[in-house]
Amino acid sequence: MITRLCGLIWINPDGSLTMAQAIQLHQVSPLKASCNQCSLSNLCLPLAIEENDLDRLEDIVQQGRIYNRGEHIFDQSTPFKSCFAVKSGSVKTSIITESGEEQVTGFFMPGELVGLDSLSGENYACTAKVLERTSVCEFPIDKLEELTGKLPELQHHMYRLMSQEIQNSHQLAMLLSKNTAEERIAALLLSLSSRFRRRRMSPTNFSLPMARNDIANFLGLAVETVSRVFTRFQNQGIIRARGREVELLDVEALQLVTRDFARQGGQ
Amino acid sequence: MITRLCGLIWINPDGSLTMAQAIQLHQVSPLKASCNQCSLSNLCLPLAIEENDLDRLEDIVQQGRIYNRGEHIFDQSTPFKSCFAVKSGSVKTSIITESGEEQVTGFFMPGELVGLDSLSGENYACTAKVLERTSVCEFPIDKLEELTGKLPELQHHMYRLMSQEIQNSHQLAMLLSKNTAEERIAALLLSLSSRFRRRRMSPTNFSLPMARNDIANFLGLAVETVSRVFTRFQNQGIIRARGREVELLDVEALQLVTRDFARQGGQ
DNA sequence: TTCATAGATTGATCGTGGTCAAGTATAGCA
DNA sequence: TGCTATACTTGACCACGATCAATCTATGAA
Repeated sequence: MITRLCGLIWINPDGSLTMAQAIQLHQVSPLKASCNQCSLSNLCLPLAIEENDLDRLEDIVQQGRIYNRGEHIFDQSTPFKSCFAVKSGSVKTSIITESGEEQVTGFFMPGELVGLDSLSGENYACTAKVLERTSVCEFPIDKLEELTGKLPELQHHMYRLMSQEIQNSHQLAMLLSKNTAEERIAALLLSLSSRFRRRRMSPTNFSLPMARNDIANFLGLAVETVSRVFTRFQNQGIIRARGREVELLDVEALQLVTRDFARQGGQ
Repeated sequence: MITRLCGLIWINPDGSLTMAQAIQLHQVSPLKASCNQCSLSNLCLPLAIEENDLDRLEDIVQQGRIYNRGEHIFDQSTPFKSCFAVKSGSVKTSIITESGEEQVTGFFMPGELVGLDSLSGENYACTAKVLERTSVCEFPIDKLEELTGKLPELQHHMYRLMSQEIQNSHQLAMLLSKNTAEERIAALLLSLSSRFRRRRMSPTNFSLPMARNDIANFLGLAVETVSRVFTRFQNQGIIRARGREVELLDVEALQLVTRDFARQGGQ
C-alpha cells in the first residue's frame, strides 16, 4: 500500500520502497538530473535562482543519492566537503561528545539544507543520520562558494538560510531553558506541522520520522517524560498518537500550551 | 585608576571613561578611521582580507560609534540594516517574547560580530544591549553583501562566522539540555577565559561584563542558583569572586567539572 | 554623610521531571 | 509463523534547582 508522496515518488508509510518501486526509481533516473523539474525547487536552493542561471547550480550538484534507514550521510570529525539538501525522507543531526553521549541538534525534512554548521573548521561539526529511506542532493562546498560569489541572489539566500539556522537554534535554546516538558513537545509538534504544510502535506495528520528517543534527546527530556506527555495530550483530546502516527486534533490547544508559558512567565 | 585595556584605549574597571579620557578618545579620532590600524584587525573582519583590499572594507564601515552602558545598538523587530563589530566593551543579545520575557542568546566581546542571526527576515531577530561603555563599528548589510560577492575570502569568512555561530548555539543548547548548574557555569567561565586570552588579556583574572541576572538567564538558571554555585566554587578554592571581579584559581578543576559530566553520562 | 535602589547572597520549602524498574507493543527477520 | 530485539508505556521514588522570603552589599543621589 503506497500512501505518501515524498519528493517525486510515492513511498510506503514506513519509508521503504517495494522492489518494483526501487526499479522504477532508477528507471526514471534522467528525471533526477534537473533541479528544474524537482518538486522541491520552490523550497530548496533553486528558489533563489533565476530560471536561466539554474543550470549553473545543476552543474555543481550531485543528485539523488539514496540512503537506507540508519545510514550516515556524513560523520562528525571527518573532512567537511559538502552540504546536502534533503530530497525525500528525513535526516537527524547530532553531536557526539568525547564520551559517546549524543545531543540531537536538528531534524531536516525535504527541501532543507544539512551541514550549514560545518562551514567553519576542517571537519563536519555533527553527524547526519538518515531516519528513513532518504534521498539527498550533494553540494560540494568549494563549488557552492564559488557559485554564490557569482550569483548575489544565491549568496543572499545562503546568508538567509544560515541566519535562519542560528535563529532556530536560539529558539531551541529558549525552549530548553525556559519551557516545561509539555511546552517543548507542543512546540515540536507545531514545528513539524508547519513544515509538513510547507510541503503541501497534511499539517494535522502525519507520521513522525523520529523515535521517541530522538525527540527526548532533542528536547532535553527523558524518553519516559515524552511518553507521558504524549499520553497526557491524548487524554486531553489534543492529539491522537499511535506509535509514530500522529493526528493533531486541536491545534489551537497546542498553541495555547506553548503560549500559556509566556503569559504566566512574563513581566 | 585606569586598569584595563579595551580596544585601543585604557578604560576604568567599570567600563566608564573619565572626562579626560573621553576627550582624548575624540581627539584621537583620526585613529579610528582605519581598520588597518585597529588593534582587533586580527580578530575582526579584516582578518580575512588582503592588505590591499582593506580599503574596500574601510569604505563601507562606519566606525567608532560609542554607546553608554544600557543603551541599545538595535532593537528586535526594527528594520535590519547592519551588522556590528564590537571594538571595545561588550554586548548582550536577547530575544524578548510577546509577554516581555527575556532570553539572553549571547554575549559579544571585542572583535566579535553582532547581528548574524538577523540576516533572514526584514527585522532584527534580537535586541543588542551594551553592557558597559562600548564602541562598535557598523557594517551596512547591503554593502557588506556586495563586498563579499567581490572578495571570496571575505565571503568565506562570513560563512565561517555564521557557521561558528550555529555551532555555538548548538553547544549552548547542549549545555542547557544535559548539564547541571555547576557544569553550565564552569563552561561559561572557561568560554570567557579563552575569549579574553584571544585578546591577549589575562585568562584567569578578569571582570565579568554581565550581571548575575544575565548569566542566569543565559544559562537557563535562577539567579539564586548562579550565586550558590559561585560561592560553592569559591569554597572549593576553584575561583575567587568578589562581585564581578573573578579570578580563576584552578582552571583544570573547572575543566574537570565540565568533563565529569561527559564521563559519567557517557556509554 | 544618609538614604534609596538595585544587585547579590543565603536559607527553607516544594515541584517538575529524572531515574530505576517492570511491563507491553511493535518491527524485523528467519 | 514464531522469536528476538528494540521501542514505547506506565508506575514509584527521589533530587536538582525553582520559588519565596529575608538579609546583606554596593552604587549613586541629595
